[in-house]
Amino acid sequence: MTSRKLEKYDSILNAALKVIAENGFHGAQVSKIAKEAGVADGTIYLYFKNKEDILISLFQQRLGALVDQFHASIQDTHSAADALRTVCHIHYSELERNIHLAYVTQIELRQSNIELRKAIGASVKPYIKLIEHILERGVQSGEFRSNLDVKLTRSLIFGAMDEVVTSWLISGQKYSLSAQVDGTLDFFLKGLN
Amino acid sequence: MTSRKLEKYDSILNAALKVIAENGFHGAQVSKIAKEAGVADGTIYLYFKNKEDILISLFQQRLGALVDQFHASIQDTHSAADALRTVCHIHYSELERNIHLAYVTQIELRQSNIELRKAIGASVKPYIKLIEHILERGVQSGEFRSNLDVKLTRSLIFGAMDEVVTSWLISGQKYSLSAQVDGTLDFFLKGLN
Amino acid sequence: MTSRKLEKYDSILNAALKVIAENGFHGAQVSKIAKEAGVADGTIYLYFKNKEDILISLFQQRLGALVDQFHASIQDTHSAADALRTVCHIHYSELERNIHLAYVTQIELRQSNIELRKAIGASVKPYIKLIEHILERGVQSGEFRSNLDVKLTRSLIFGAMDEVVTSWLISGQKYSLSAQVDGTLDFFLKGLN
Amino acid sequence: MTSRKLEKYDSILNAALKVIAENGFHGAQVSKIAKEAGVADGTIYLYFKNKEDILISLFQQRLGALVDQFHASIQDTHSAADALRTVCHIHYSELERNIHLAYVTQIELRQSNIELRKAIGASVKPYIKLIEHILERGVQSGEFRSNLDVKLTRSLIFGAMDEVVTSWLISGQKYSLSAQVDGTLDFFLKGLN
DNA sequence: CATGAATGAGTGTTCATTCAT
DNA sequence: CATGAATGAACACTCATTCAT
Repeated sequence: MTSRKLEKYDSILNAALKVIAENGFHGAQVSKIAKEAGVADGTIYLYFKNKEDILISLFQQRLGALVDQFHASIQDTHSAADALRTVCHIHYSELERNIHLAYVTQIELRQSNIELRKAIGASVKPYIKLIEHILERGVQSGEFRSNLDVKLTRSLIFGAMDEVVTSWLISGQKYSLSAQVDGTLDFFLKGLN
Repeated sequence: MTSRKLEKYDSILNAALKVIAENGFHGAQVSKIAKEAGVADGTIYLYFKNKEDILISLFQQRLGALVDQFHASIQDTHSAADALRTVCHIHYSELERNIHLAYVTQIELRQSNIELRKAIGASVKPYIKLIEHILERGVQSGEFRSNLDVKLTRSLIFGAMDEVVTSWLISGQKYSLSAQVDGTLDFFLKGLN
Repeated sequence: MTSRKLEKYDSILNAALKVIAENGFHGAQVSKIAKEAGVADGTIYLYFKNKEDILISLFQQRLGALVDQFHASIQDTHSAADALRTVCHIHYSELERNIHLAYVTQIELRQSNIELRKAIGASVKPYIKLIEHILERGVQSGEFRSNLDVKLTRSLIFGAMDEVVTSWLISGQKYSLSAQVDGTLDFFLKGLN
Repeated sequence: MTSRKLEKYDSILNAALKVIAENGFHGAQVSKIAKEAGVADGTIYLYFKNKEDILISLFQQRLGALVDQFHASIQDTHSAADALRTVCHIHYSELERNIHLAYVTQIELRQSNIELRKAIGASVKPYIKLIEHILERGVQSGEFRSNLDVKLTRSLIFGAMDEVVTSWLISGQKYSLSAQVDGTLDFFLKGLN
């Protein structure tokens, strides 16, 4: 893709994000996205196969970027606990920093049809795998207990963080999300005791 | 409501659950629910304000019953940890036992519009409050650490269990969900260490 | 179908015929047909599967009625030549009498897509078969020459009459179509000599 | 037009014929024709006013060539019957030889809109005139009966041959079209007797 | 002359809800 | 109370044509 094409491709994805954030999933018509992007309706279809393709691309691109950031950041970590803290920090702070993205991924895109949700699931999988690797690393290094059920725990950890973000959004962002990293890590590392 | 009315009211909710489970949220037309319930389309509107009202009522009734069961069950518990284990056990085993309900609440109803999701949120709230109370009880009894962020932790715990159920559903129920109670409680009580 | 339903079914077909005749095949939107029939757009779909189904039904019903009329009329004929004359007479006079139907079947419906044309072809087949039967009858009775290629001749006869109707329509109906029966039969029976 | 221009003009018409034959009338987009012709979409519009103009030109050119061939061939004929046989022979054999052209003219181009069909009619007119002249020649020479309705008969003859070709195409060309010349002429000359 | 990216008008179909019976 | 026929708003996508380069 030339830089000209790439530019328009990006502007359509940005427009989609904004329109969904402002109008909700069901209020995000293709014509509205086109208008926001400053192109004609038909132009959308020069860059995306159909409406679903816009949404999948949006999710993949943004979540893919996050996962890349995760991978890069945990390179420098000295321990599995440290890595987990880094992941949680990025997870919370990036979504706090980008409220549109948070709203769209946590709330709006989840009300999509089954096909789109499958594609979204595929985008989330690498992230859950990343958490799993951190857990394995911790078990091998002796940081985490050896009887840890890694498959189960990766779900517990992902679900816990995911719900904290959603809960923060629904509350109307009345408090700092990134300030929850310490409390979250305390829970992950020490449990309730 | 007379018992005659109540009977029909219930049969419509049952029909809704079955139709959504079999056809998905977007394949659950009012006419299909009416047919399954053995009534005319218009009759639905003598018992429910609109389609959303059916879904909200369905969620409230079924989730309300669960929360009642939770409340009853933790009466007999000797400790907060015990109470939490009981809650988790009911949460997992009830949804495992009622796969239709699990599928509809975890997967299908989440693709509904924002209004319905707000109502669903309201139904979930008492459950989250229940978890919060257990946490407070544990802190007060000295079972749980005194610096526990109760508001944050209730989200972490709910989100963790919720994701475990969803993950089990998506996997195709290839393993026992209720067998995950111990591993889940280990994580809640001991964390990763 | 109840008579009430049948009434509306017919009024939609009549509306379709009128709208196509007045606006052409490509100007015959479902909404226009609905308006002409005095029903809502959605009502159309209570009686027909889709737009194509309207057009196929229209063709089948009207052409089927014609073929029925042919069959009934040739019962009383004393010779194959007489039968052929009767068929030609009905063919010309019915389309002359119903200019809308003529226009729609000869001009408009022929610009439809392949699926519709197949269905139309199926409707025309019984008519061509009828012509074939008359030819066979004539050969057997010795009226027509014994070396007649029946399969070929049925096409020649149908095509000849069909073109006469089309030609008359395109000319703007400046002359009487039914007055062409004698000349047509002369040609069929005597050829050019 | 320079020969360079003419070359490209022809290649676009050839491309149009091929694309319509392979994809049908409704599957013959301008962009597909351009691609087949090896030019850019916009280039088409340097040679043709619009899409309709391509199709009309295609029909005129190909049919015009046929009519020229007819005129040339009947010069050498000794009788009207001979001329008619020659016309029928060329009609059938040329379309049998060029199945693409047959398919496009008999099936695909007939599903076009009214404007295009008028233009096509104009292209067919000289052919029908030619048949008319042959009939007049036959009447004057005493070959054909003097009470022949020439205007009517030209339609009968054209329609008959046209239907034979279409019928042969729809059958899947399971038999020889040019072998139908004798049977056709027998019918034209002797009628059914 | 040639390109091809961009345009934007146009339409069949679904389904929650109503209301005359 | 119950029915179910009728309603009508809402929207993704295609493709002939243009025009800046």
